[in-house]
Amino acid sequence: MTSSDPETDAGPGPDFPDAEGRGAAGPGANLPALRGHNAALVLGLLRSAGEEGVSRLELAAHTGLTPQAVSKITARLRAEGLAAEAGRRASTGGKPRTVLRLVPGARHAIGLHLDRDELTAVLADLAGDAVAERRAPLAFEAAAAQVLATVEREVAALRAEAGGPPVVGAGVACPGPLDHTAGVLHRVTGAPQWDGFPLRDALAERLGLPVVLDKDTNAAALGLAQRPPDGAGSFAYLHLGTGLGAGLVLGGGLHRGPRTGAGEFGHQILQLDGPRCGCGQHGCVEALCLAAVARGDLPGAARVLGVAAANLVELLDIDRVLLGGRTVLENPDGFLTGVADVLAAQARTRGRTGTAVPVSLAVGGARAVADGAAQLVLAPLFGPGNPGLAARGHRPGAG
Amino acid sequence: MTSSDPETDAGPGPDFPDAEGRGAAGPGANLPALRGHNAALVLGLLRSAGEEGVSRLELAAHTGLTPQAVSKITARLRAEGLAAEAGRRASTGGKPRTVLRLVPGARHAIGLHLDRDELTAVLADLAGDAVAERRAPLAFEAAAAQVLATVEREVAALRAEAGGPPVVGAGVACPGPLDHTAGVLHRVTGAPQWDGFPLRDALAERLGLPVVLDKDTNAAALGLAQRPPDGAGSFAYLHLGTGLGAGLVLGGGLHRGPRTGAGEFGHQILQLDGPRCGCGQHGCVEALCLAAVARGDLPGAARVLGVAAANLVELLDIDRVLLGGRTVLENPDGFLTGVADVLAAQARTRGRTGTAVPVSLAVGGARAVADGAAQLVLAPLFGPGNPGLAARGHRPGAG
DNA sequence: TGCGCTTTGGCAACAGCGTTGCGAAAGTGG
DNA sequence: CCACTTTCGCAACGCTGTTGCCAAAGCGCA
Repeated sequence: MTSSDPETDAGPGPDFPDAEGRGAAGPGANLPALRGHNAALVLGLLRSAGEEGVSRLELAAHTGLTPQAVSKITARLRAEGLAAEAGRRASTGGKPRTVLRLVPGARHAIGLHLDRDELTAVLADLAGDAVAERRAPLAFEAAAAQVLATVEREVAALRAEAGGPPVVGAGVACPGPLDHTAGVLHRVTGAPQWDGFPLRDALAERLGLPVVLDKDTNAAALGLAQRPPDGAGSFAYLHLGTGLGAGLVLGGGLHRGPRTGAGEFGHQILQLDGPRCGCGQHGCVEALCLAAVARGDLPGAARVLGVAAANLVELLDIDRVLLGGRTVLENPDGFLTGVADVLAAQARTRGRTGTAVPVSLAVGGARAVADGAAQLVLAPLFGPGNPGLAARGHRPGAG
Repeated sequence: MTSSDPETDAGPGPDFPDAEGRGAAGPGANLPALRGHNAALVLGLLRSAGEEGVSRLELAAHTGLTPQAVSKITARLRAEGLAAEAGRRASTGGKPRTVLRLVPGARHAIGLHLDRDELTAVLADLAGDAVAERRAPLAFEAAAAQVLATVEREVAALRAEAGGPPVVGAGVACPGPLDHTAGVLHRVTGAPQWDGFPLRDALAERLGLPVVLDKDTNAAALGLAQRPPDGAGSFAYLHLGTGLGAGLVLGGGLHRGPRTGAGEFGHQILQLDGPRCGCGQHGCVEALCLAAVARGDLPGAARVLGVAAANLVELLDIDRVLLGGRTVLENPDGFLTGVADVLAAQARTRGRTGTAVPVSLAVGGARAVADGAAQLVLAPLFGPGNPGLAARGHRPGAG
């Protein structure tokens, strides 16, 4: 569990299947854990409130805690500089409520997007807004040492540029496949030397920061989850670029799967005995969709994507579908209406006329993945229901 | 929220999108909650240990709590009759460890399976084992009052039969669609009078017990999750009877979706422009699969099911696929090998030779759904990661 | 202007949680 | 028989959110 403890678990007695299988038997909670839980909960509500702020009593009502407890918690948060009083609400007959707000600049987080040919690095504040950004060409196929050096240089430049508040960690988003639990890359197509490379720990050591590693689509989905289009508790982010992938947010949390394999959306088979796909199977969405794009049949491509999205909606009962990626952005309206049409037709066959799952374009543009990567380390600060992983490497709570 | 508190939430200030959208902002935790959390955690480990038992120090190691804390917690559990000492382990040089075991008979739970033509009711102990069972014909299409009366009568007979320990609640499994959050049925095909009926609250009042309502496939999946074939943190239960449905257990928890709509597996489209399905779409798995069965093409049916399962494995990164349902059980080997073949082929195309996701038959037989229904109320007793819903209606902790 | 009323929010005392310190109990091995 | 190891509970402790109480701050009516 801790940094220097292999946890051999070789003691006598039964072997608990849940030791690693599922949520690792959920850690037992003590008072510090309880304190952290509530503090994170309050921080999460402060973030949701944004500029508008929240009063102590509203926090109490939403957390279920006593007003007194909220007072104590917010006092600690203010002492740490994470929250501040900001004006007061109109009175409702008595003393007016004091409005509390998150102080976004109190901490920073680094988001890194390692793409095949480019590195995007952002420094984000607690609200998730980027306060600085850098881009650099990157040869992802090159030697690992060179990539690490580039990252280290850019991060140093970023921190020098914006300086100031403590940095809580760095989130790293890569093309898959990889293992977010171990922080290790797997066989990235076209870059065999990365197979098995412990990127998370290597970067944690070089940066002197806690690091979290995840797939690029997962990071993008996590970033989108922080800016709910209208309150997205469950949604799917479908990314159609040179390939097709997905990030799944279920019940407010990112679903990664035990091997970080979830969201492999491109090779869903949509046409039994369909055309052969590069992956060796037949009738994959990705192959069907990209083939349609290649021959200029955009409505056809959108329809294929829509059917796959409809399958996903049906299977997982999600609230919303978000589209992104280069190919989508070349013709956003075409894809949006095409997918929406399929989902509307699906809703009709289910007797839910007028309540089709909405489709929209993922906001954020080219920086979406890097912004989401920063959320990999920011999200855990804002409480449960907020996904993310306990960052590994160096001391947590750095700074 | 509570029975006598409308909680209008009409105060000034921002409207939190997470108030209901996602995990309801996660409740704030106080000391009783902490105590309950840890007690449930320990109970869960005791259940996992089964007959073999666990020592206090092993519990401490697995929870991360201090041995002293475990001693206090287990002392409380023993005082409540939920746990007991049962022998001791061999010494490793000092005082031998005392083995603790769950006392399964300390509490009971009722599991109800309301099928179209039959009611199955079980009384299960804490280990999930049925101590009593009753079956009765049921006209699910009949008037609600008649169905409720039948349920009440059977439950009373069941409790009279096995008597004894307090009953913690009743889990009710129905064919969908329904809303497990509100405990309300939706338009069940062939039984329009149930649409909008608050079955959970009606039963809670008549039985005088907390009641949890869920779909039959979800209950079955939950039941299977308690008896891990080898430690299933994530799996899909595919039920092929007169229709095709699924129950999804992701990361140890049942994934229901915000509208209890998850697991609608039958109408995944697998063949664009395929044969028309009764649902109005084309190329649904259910239609393809059942058509193959009807014409005696079992390998074909198994292959179709296998492809759909492979899509699911790919999308969600699950550990295991379990098959059940009348149609499968008529030819288990055929379906098992057929599905396994497709998954093996998929694993090969992904370069994971020899590590295909295993397929097996869901155990439990005709009583599986009723057993799982009991788990709807039992699972929450055993800690987080254990899904289930806070039962509504009457006092929780009844008895 | 003055007073009562309502609402907010902090100080102090409190009950209860897991933790720490220490000693009794119960074995093994020389 | 004694030294040693390991298990496990009692007692004191620090820290959590809670409760009781009171000051502060505004509204509204006389």
